[in-house]
Amino acid sequence: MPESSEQKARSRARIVEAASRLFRGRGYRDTSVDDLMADAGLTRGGFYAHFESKAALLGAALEAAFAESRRNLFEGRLAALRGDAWRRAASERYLSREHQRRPEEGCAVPALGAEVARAEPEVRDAFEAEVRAILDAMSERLDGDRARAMRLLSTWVGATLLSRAVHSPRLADAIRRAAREAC
Amino acid sequence: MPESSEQKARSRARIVEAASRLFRGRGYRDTSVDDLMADAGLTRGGFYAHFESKAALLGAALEAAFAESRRNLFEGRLAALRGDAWRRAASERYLSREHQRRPEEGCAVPALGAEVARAEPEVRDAFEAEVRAILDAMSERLDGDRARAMRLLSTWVGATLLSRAVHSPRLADAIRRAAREAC
DNA sequence: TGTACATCAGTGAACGCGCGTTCACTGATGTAC
DNA sequence: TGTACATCAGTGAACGCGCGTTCACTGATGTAC
Repeated sequence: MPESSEQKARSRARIVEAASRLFRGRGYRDTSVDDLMADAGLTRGGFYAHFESKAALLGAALEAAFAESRRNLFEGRLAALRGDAWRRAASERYLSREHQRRPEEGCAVPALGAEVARAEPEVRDAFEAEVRAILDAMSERLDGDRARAMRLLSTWVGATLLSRAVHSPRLADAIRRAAREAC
Repeated sequence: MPESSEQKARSRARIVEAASRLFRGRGYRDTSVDDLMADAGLTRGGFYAHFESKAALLGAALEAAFAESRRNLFEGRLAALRGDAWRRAASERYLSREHQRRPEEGCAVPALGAEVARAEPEVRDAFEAEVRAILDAMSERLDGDRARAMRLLSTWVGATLLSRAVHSPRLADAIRRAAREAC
């Protein structure tokens, strides 16, 4: 493989990373191709050598975002935990003030769920595959209780969305704290 | 008050209703002033006799949407219920397939939360006031347990967002069903 | 009762702007001989 | 080792389009006398 091709692959990866961050932070619709390319250190025209359209990038950006979330929830200090110990530690991390305040580095569901729900089937398929992967990993940590995993993820997502949309930091804290007691 | 003014008030109400429906159904950003006004049976130019800007309409649209939600959760068949009986009946309604499939008539939080989180302070204040009102009413039904109300609303919101974004109706059903067991 | 004028909600053409996308081009690198 | 040509990632001007907003106008209704 010639070096030029490796360079192109690196550019592509930078575009996907930029999209993953900017879409989560500002929304898909409110992020322009210009914004993305500038963030990746490129100019707008080059975008279409990598992706067919802006919409085609959304799936790849979602995959990158979910991969980050899986690392946060199942690796590092949380890797060895199981059952309720994992649930407590993971809840603390997902429902941290840090996660509330930095959507651009956080879970794609509260940040992009509503836009994904209105997207074409291919995007929703990509999103679904990632949600299934998260639910698989969660229920594996929760003694195979898949319904519990769904309930836990739902509570995390809703609390994060609410805490971000509300204006008062006190109310946001209270919502996240209450959600941390989800069983 | 002359009749012309009453007519203007009726037009304004129609614009707010249209916005409340269309914003929830298609998103704030993906609904144009033209769309809104056409839906209200008017033409675009007239909009600015009623609202200073498109952004100024979002707060009013949110209030209308939350009023609808409060009617759905606390009036009619649910008016007399308290404690766990209310929780079960309200969960069944919020987590119905109907609510999943009709965001334009549903709760504003899963539909517009992410866009509100990025909106100006005035919009977030309006949103917060409505969330507080819902939480007040919920905890009143739940023996004053405000943390439980926050947890329950979070689970409802997250499950609805997930079920709408995912492609498979089977997975969507499973998520809503699991969330119905939230305590 | 009729006429002239004022009011005002709504119309629709027009504005400037930013968007997604296209395309002729550049310039660095790789290949042939 | 040097020269000519091919390749190809990225550039940036340009495109058509839809958006939020403005504004001169219309036409129905209300008021004065």
